[in-house]
Amino acid sequence: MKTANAMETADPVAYLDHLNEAQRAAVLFGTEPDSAEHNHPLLVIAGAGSGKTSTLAHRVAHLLASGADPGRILLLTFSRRAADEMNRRVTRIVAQLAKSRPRLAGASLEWSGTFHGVGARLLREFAGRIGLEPGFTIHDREDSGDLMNLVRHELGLSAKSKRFPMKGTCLAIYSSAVNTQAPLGEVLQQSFPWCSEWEADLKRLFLAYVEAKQAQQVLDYDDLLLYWAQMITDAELATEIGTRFSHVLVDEYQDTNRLQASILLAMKPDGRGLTVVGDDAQAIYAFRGATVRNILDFPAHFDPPAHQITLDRNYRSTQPILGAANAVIALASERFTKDLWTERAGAQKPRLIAVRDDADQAACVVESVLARREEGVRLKSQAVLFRASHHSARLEVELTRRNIPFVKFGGLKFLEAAHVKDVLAVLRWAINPRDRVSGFRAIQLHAGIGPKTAGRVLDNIAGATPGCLLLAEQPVPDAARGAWTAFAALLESVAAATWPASLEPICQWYVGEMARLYDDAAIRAGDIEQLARIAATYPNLERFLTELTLDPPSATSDEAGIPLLDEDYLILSTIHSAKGQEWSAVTLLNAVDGCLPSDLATGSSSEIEEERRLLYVAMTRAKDALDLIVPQRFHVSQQPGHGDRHVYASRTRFIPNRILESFEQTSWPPPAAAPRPTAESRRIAFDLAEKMRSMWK
DNA sequence: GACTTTCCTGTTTTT
DNA sequence: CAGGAAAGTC
Repeated sequence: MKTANAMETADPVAYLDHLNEAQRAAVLFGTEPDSAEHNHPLLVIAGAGSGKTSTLAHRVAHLLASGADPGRILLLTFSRRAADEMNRRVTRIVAQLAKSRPRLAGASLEWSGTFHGVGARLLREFAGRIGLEPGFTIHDREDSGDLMNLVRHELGLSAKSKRFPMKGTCLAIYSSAVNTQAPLGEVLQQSFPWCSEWEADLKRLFLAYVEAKQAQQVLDYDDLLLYWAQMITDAELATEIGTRFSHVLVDEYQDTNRLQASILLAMKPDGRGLTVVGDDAQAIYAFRGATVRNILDFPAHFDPPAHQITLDRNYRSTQPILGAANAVIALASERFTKDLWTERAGAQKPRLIAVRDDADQAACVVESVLARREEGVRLKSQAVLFRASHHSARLEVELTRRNIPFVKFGGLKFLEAAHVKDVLAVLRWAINPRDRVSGFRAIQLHAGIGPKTAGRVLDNIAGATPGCLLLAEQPVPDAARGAWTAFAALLESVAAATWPASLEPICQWYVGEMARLYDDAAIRAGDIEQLARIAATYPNLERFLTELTLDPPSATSDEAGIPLLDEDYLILSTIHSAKGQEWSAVTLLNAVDGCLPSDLATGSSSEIEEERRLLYVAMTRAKDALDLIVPQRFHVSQQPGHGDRHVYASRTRFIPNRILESFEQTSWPPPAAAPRPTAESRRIAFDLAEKMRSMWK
C-alpha cells in the first residue's frame, strides 16, 4: 500500500493541468506528507465564478489520490443542492483517476452534506451516549412555531394586556440567540429592540420551550447544531469525533454562523486537515446569524495562522458584466479582500430596462426569454431572479398562459401545504407518540374533535407506559367514536407493516377525509400521491421523515408537477436560492428601491450592505447576458388602511448615476409605440381642468 | 366543547 | 391575503 501511494503521488498530476496557478495551489496546499505545511489549515477566498466548486472538488479528489480514506473526509456544504453538485464533480474526477489507480474505483464520499444533515446523522449515531432517543423527531420551522405557540399559551403569555410577540417572532429571537451565541439581552437590543421589554418573559418562555422539546424527544433545526456543539464540549467525544475525520472541508464559509464555527474549532482545535472556502463579498445570510467575521478571522485562530489563497480570476462572466458587478460592489462601505478580473470579452453591457409596471415587466421578460431561445439559448440556461418569492407571481401567470415550462426555486415548499403536513403529522406521531405537536394536529383531523379533546388524549398517553395500545379507548365525543376506533386500528397497522407499504393505508384514509377538510380536495389528492412516490425512494420511515425535513423537495404543489428531466424549462429563483449557480442569461426582476433593497431591510446600514451584496450575487450569476428590469410603478397589495395601490419606484440605490456608464439603458415597449396626443384630446383635457377649478370658485 | 364568522394584524431571504 | 384571536351559534 505504501509503495502504491508513493507511486501515485509521484505520478505527475495531469488532472490538474487545466487549473490555473492559484487554483492548483489551493488544491495542493499541505497535501505533501513531507512538507512543513502538511495538513495546515487553509483558507481559500474564492470570488464569484472563480472556479470555486471545481477547485474544492479537485482538492477532495487529490486527497483521495494521495491516499486519504474517503470515509474519513467530511465535506460540509451550504445546501443539499451544493452537496449533490460537489459529489457529482468529485465522482467524475475520481472516476478518471481510477483508470490509473484501481484502488479508487467506485470511491465516494460518505460524509458530505449540510451542517444540519451531518449533525442529525452524528446525533443519531451518538444518541445513546448523550441521553438522546435515537428515534428523535426533527421539527421544521412551522412545527417549531406550533410548539412555541403551545408553550406560549401554557405560560399565559398570549393573554397579556400588552401584546406579547407572536410565535414567529419568539422563534426568530430564540434562533438568533442560539446561532449567534449571544446573550438574550444583546440579541433583543441588536435585532429586536421593540421586544426588549419582554426579556424576562421571553427567557421563561424559552426555558419552557426547551423543556417541552426534551420531554417530547424533538429537535428543531437549531438543536441539530446546538446538540452537536454541546456534545463535543466533552473532551472524550470531541477527540473521538474529531479524529474520525482526517480532513474537514467547508464550502460557503462566509455564510456560517458562530455556532457552526465553534463546532469546527472544537473538532479541529489545531486546524489540522481543515480547509474553508468562501467569499466575503457574497455574504447574504446575516439574517440567519451568519457573520462574515468567521471567514475574516479564520486565519488568526491558529498558530501559525492559516494559509490564505485568493482566487480572483473570473471564468464565468464577460468583461462588461463583471465590470458592472464590480462597480456595484465597489460602492460598499467595507472594502473587500479582492478585485475580480476576466479575459472573457463581450460587447454587450448589462441592460437596465425601464418598464411601466408589473404587467409590462412580465411581458418584457417573456418576450426576451423567447427571443433568446430563438437564438439558441435553451430555457434551462436562462434564469429569472428576484429578491422575494412573491415578486415572480405575475410572471408565473404569464408563463403559464403562454405555455412556457418553468421551475421555481425558493418560496413556498411542498411540505408547507396543509394537507402534506397532515399526513406527515400522522406518520410522525405513529413513530414518536410523545411528539405533541404532531399528535395535536393528527388527532384534530377527525370531525367532532377539537383542541380540548386532543389535549386530553395526549395527556393520557404521555402518562401511560409506551407500547401499551390504549388509543382506541380514549374518551372522545360520541359523534367521533366510530372514526376514532378506525383511526386507532390504522395507527397500529403502521407499526406492524413494512416500509413503504405502511404508508399506503394512511394515505388512503387521509384521502377519504380530505373531502370534508378541503374544498379543493381533488387537487390536493395529487400531492398526497406525490408524497407517497417520494416516500418510496427512502429505505425506511425514520430516514424518510428526517431527510424530508432537512431536504424538502422544491416542487410547488399546484402546478402541473415537476417537468420531466429531459424537458427544457426556465429557471425562476430567489437570489438566495441562486447562490453558487450560473446561467448564460440572467434577468433580475424589480431592480428598484423597496424591492432591492427590500424596504423591510433598510433599518440599519449593515442590513443595507447585505442587500447590496445580494444585488452583487444576482449580477455575478450571469455568463453572457444580464438584464435588470426597472418597473416605474409597482403594485403593493394590502397596505394597512388602504387597499391595493401603486407605488412609484426609482431605480435601486445600488446603481447610482455615477456608475450608469457600466450599463445600457433602454425601455420596453420601445418608445415608438406610444400614441401622440391629438389637438382634439388636448382641448377636452383643458375643459375638464377648468371645470375642476370652477368647483371651488 | 366544537365549529363558524368576523375582525385584526403582519408581511423576506433558508437549514 | 392568510393566520390568529375573539365573539357568536349549535
